[in-house]
Amino acid sequence: MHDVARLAGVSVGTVSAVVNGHTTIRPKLRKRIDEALRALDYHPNQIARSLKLQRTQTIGMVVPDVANPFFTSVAHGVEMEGQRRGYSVILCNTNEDLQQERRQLSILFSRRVDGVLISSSNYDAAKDRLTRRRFPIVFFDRIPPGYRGDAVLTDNFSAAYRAVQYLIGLGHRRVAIIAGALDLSVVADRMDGYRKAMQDAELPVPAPYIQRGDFKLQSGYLCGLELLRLPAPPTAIFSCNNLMTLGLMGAIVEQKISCPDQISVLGFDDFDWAASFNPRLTTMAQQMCEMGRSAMEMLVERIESPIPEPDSEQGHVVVLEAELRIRDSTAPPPSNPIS
Amino acid sequence: MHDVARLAGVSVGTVSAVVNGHTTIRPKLRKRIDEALRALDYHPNQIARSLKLQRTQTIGMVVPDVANPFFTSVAHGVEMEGQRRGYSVILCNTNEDLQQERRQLSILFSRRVDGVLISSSNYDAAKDRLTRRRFPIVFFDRIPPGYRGDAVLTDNFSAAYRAVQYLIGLGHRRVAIIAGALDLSVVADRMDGYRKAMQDAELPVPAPYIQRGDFKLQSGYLCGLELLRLPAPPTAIFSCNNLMTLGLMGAIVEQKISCPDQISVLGFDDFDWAASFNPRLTTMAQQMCEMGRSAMEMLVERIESPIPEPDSEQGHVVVLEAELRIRDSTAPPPSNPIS
DNA sequence: ATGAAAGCGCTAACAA
DNA sequence: TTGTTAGCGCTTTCAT
Repeated sequence: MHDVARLAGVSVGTVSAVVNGHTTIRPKLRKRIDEALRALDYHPNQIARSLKLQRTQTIGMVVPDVANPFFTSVAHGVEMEGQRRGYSVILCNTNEDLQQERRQLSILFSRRVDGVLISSSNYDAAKDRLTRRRFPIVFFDRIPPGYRGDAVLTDNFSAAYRAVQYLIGLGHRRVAIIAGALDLSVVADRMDGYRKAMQDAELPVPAPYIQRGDFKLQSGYLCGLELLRLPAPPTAIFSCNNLMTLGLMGAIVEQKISCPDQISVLGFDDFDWAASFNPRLTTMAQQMCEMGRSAMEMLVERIESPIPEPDSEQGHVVVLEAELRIRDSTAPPPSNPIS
Repeated sequence: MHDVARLAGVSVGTVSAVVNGHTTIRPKLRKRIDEALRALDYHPNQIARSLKLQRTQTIGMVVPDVANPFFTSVAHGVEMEGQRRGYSVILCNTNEDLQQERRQLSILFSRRVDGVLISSSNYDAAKDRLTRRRFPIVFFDRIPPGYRGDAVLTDNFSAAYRAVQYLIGLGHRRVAIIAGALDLSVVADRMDGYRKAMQDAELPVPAPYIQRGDFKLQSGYLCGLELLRLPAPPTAIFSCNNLMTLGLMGAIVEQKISCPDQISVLGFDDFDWAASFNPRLTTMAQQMCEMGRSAMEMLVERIESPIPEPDSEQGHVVVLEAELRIRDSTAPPPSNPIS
């Protein structure tokens, strides 16, 4: 910038004004400076700018698993909205590990990101460092118990309820669930939805029908095997996340059980290629991209809003509805169920 | 830092020394400062540090499609290695758009990232801004024609050759390919491998057996339909990327054609859930995570290496081998092919 | 309308 | 061994 100023024969202050589009510059000068900018291939140093302005135009996004299509879809939404509003995003993976999460947040904080988007069941790690300072943060998907701030999430209870209700409507009476760790809000809510739907239909829920996975593919496979080998196996399975659904399908193929003829499968989370599966997967689809977009929007609002929100005790919460996508993996129960 | 210094009754220089682990500090002082650090919950301001040091400990990663499992797996590798070495990564999506790519690079440059990892078929956008200044950059996966710098890529020719050879070995004589835009190095190489394998087996390659997709799911579906409707349809299809393979499988299911009984499918790129498919997918698996790790390693080397590489004209190139994972979507051709 | 200069938080060279 | 200080490149207030 110094060089540019010299080349154009003006002061750095003036160059800065031009770069930032201040209108108080004489057109003649402005043109001369523009040329110098061009000539020297000048790129503003955002680091210096950030230091002065105390804003980095960067936000951190912390997710438990970057390779999970759900989170990458959300990230996609975040990225797009961020770009629209002039924010870059630093992606951090915690691998479902609390230590990692703490470290990542600390790093982000040191980098002075303007805000954080996070999916985490643990409030403390974040509360610690971030909320205490009224730091802009919005939780998405997984909301820690007791958290009262900004968040965007799916109505998991309703989604699960409707999913199971659909299964029951098809005629199923033996419906099992593959859930996850109960301390995750998403899991607890989906479980509640499942229980309520079963209860409303006056259907029993034998203990073994409730399987606990860990949201990874392998656990879906294992839980699936468990379920299929039961003396009285379910005729329909509701799987609480995308990866576990995939694992479950693997188990079903391996056991040479026919879906949906012998067993129905309804998965949580849709993905582009759910319709490429054989059978095409019936899913309860979350609005992944929209979740990211909306979370980013909310975060930027928080960052840029001059008024720190009067009703500060209660944050904004956006609740997204999931949508049932009926395809071919669900059907009425077989007249003669397996075993 | 100023406050910390005052609290501990020392100068900022000393605090800086402690924070950076310089060993020339008296233990007593060090302890007092450590306590002050703790008491004030001090987090070093990396922005200021970056400005002073002219290093941000941040790299940019530019990919055509963040939602593609291939790139997210690579990103995962990048993230892990980056963390190990103290680098954060800013993820940028270009959506296969050259304009976008240019913009993203410009932003990254303004943010003074220490280096860039990029998958792009277009050298110019990158060359422009980055290579000209001997800026640390390593290409991965897609390498622009004529590029001579650092890169990590799969041996696509060999991979495709072996894939098609396997199909031929199974007895197939009518093998089709679903490729992509030819200006992509990966596509050209895989195509060459296919042709060579066919040629070596003295098998004909009718023009309609070469389908051109765009690496998106939908195009795999469309190309698949095209192929299946041919008067003399292939008995095996080699699909050049993961998403197109998925689309192809969708077409096959929809047409109620049985795979592998009536048609064999071999896809490029593996993913965790390829084994959950019905049938379990045979794939030519690239080392995605390793590609990311290796690219990051190479980039950090470039960034931190004090000597700017004597043989500067020719960059390092890491070539990864793909591995054939035989599952159930491939089988000998049917005795009575469709139509 | 433009220039001069202070200072954002940090590091490192130099002084003590 | 520790303190002092000059910038890193930018923005912005205050003079002019």
